[in-house]
Amino acid sequence: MNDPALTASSHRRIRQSNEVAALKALHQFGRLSRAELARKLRLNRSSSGHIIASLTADGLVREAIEDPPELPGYARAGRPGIMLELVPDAIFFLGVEIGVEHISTVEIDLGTNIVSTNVEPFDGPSISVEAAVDRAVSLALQSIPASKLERCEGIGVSTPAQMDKHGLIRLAPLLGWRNVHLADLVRDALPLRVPVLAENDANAFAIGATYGRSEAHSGVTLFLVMESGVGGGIIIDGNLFRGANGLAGEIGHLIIGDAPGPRRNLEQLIGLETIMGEYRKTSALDHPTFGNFLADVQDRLPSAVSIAEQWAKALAIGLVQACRIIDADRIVLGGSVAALYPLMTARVAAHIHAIQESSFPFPSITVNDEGTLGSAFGAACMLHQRYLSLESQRFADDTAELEELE
Amino acid sequence: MNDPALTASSHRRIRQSNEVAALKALHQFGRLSRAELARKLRLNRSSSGHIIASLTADGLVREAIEDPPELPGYARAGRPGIMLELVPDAIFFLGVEIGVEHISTVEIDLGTNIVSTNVEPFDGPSISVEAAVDRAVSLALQSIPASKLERCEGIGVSTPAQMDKHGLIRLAPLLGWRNVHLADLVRDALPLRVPVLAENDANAFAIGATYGRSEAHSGVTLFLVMESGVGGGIIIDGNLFRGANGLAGEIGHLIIGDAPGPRRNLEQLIGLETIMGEYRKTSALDHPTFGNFLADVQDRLPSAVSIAEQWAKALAIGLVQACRIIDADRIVLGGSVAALYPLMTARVAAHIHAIQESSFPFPSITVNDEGTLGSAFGAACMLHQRYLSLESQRFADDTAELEELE
DNA sequence: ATTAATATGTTGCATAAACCTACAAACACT
DNA sequence: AGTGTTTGTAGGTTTATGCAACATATTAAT
Repeated sequence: MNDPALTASSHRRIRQSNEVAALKALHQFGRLSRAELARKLRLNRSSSGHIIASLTADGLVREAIEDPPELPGYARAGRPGIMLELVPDAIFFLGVEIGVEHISTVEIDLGTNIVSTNVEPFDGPSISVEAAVDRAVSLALQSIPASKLERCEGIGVSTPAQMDKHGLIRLAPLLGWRNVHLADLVRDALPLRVPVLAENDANAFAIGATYGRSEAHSGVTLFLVMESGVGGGIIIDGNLFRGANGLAGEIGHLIIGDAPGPRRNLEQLIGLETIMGEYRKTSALDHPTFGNFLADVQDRLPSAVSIAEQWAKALAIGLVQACRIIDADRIVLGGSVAALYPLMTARVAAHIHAIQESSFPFPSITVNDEGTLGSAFGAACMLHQRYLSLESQRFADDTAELEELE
Repeated sequence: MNDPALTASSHRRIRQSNEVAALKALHQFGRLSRAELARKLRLNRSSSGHIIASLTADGLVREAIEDPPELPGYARAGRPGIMLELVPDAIFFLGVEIGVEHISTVEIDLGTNIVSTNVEPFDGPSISVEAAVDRAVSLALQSIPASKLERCEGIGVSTPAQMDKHGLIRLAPLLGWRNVHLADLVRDALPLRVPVLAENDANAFAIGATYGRSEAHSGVTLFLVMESGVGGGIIIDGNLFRGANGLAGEIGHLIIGDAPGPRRNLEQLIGLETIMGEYRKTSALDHPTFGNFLADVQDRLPSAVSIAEQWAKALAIGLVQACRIIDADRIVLGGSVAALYPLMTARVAAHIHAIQESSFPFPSITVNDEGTLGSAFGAACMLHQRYLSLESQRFADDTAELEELE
């Protein structure tokens, strides 16, 4: 691109920008009247009406069927407004996660509601990229009737890989892929022409966990996904921060300690493998599960508690280090290992207090309890977000020769 | 604020946005004709002409006096354009650094050229905030004739402190200040009503070192200022990233190592105090200076080299940790200790290679050689940047009752 | 029950600013 | 001198917003 944030706005772009703002507001607040919308957008009521008329004609917005009184007992004077809402099934988006052990797909509607999901076991390392993409695409499309296909407005793919913002994978160590253009492969495998985005799975998870939630719209949120691997993503004011190479938030590779011997990174200290490796040494069970471990910690079994204590300390160090750099005010833990955190909240807090200088603020830490679909859902949200922006396909009519400006 | 990035664009705002874009382009590229500007801004030539007419009437832009042929020997066909340029002395901005040992002030013009500077010794810890602000303001204004004052369009203040984006200092350990509203104090001490911004000194330094430079306009740059203390700032796509509490990039407080005993942070490993403390133990001189140390390193004096080697290793660890979180593609070292880096480039690179996994990209590391005025200059740049944005005072006419919408 | 007050949605008109087309001007090249 | 090319400007068109007015729907008060 030539000059970021330096391009001017023309006539049509005003309307586009305002339509986008209206859609965003309706998505964020659920239901608004024309007058409320006008206030939120600092527009004239009349302009608001025009914009809504336009969006209604496009089938994206409708007047909500009369609800029972919104908040009984609380009524303002004056003519009540006609509530407007997005038409959920006007369009839909698909999200696909190509994981190491499974492929999941999610279909979301314009209201970011999950419409349907599919999960399929999968042996990533043994399968080529092309085959994986084929299976992912057919799984995503299998429950979509052909008549509905044209209402698809985008598909997002997430996978554990380092990739740039165009979807070119530099390296996917867990899958054995290198230098493949995932987004292009998906585009080619699709029977339709829709926008395709690819993103690192942890980043996608982070988007999915914050997207649409009004709580997370400002501030800095650090998202940590702890499974066998430990990934991370950073959300700044509601937008994903990718860094220069899409590696921002890769907190699993922080170096912890400089004791002699092999250097250890955070992933090797708080990942599922490590916990279970230690736990197996002490458990009486033949094939102990992570659930067994959690139960033992809850029962204050000393051997388990000791493992958890090590985990809490390493986690605390990692979080403090990260906050010194990005100054997050909110940390969200995800992945199956996150279930350990509620049992260790006080210990983690104690470690953080012990480590960091007292003048630094203490970020809030919460656990994300969404299932394993988070990453696929986030990938779908990326396209929802794109649709509700000026890059939306809706506005692509004559800007075809735009990319040759270097 | 109500809804960030959700407010709509009206008619006037388009023009404002385009005027701002034109000013930015002229600042970035120096000289442009109306036609070139139209291409850069993706505007019609005629619109470009209107906008320039507007800006010329405001006295901000003028047609450049005919230069000798730009690039002799290279001429395109067609009528040559009339070059336009910013009128440098149309307005000016002031930057003030309230340091621990000195106060510096800088005056810059619309072209971000330094017009004048002042430096004064100062004993920060012994002086109250109010007195410090008074001295800083009078120093900044002392060389400005009264007739010129009304052309001042903003003052920036930088100081070593944790502060929020409104200029409220939470804590300034080196100066002994706590919970004072620096920006408000400066506003009150001024005999004029202009925008006032306050910022952490390392952040201001980072802005000053990247502002206007077209190289740094995209990507992620980590800026490190190494003096007695070690501060840092992060620039993302040309804009300062403050984090949730203005502490982003405070890399000096990273924890290095987890050896038993007192925990050490990066500042304690690579700061000037530590280097000189170690150096004093081995130097034959009575009062060795940092310059002596550099000379000894250059001469390969084993004791000095050993200190430098420790420094290089700690620096490498700190940089790698930071890059795992923010994925910077460019690192700039500043402050007096940065002079050590050119002597240790290879060692630092070797340590980085040893520490980080090979799949991660290697950021470029450069040294910023600007003098000690960087922080004051950066503070002034913040107001230049603000003037060249939609928050500019130029557009504040009737939006007085805007802040009560909460 | 009637009236006043208030907020909403809609309509017609004014306005602003961008776009398009055309044209004169200024240069390079033949 | 003539042609081709690019620039700056002027006049007219388009589009979307703002403004003011009005009918409408509801609550509160008399």
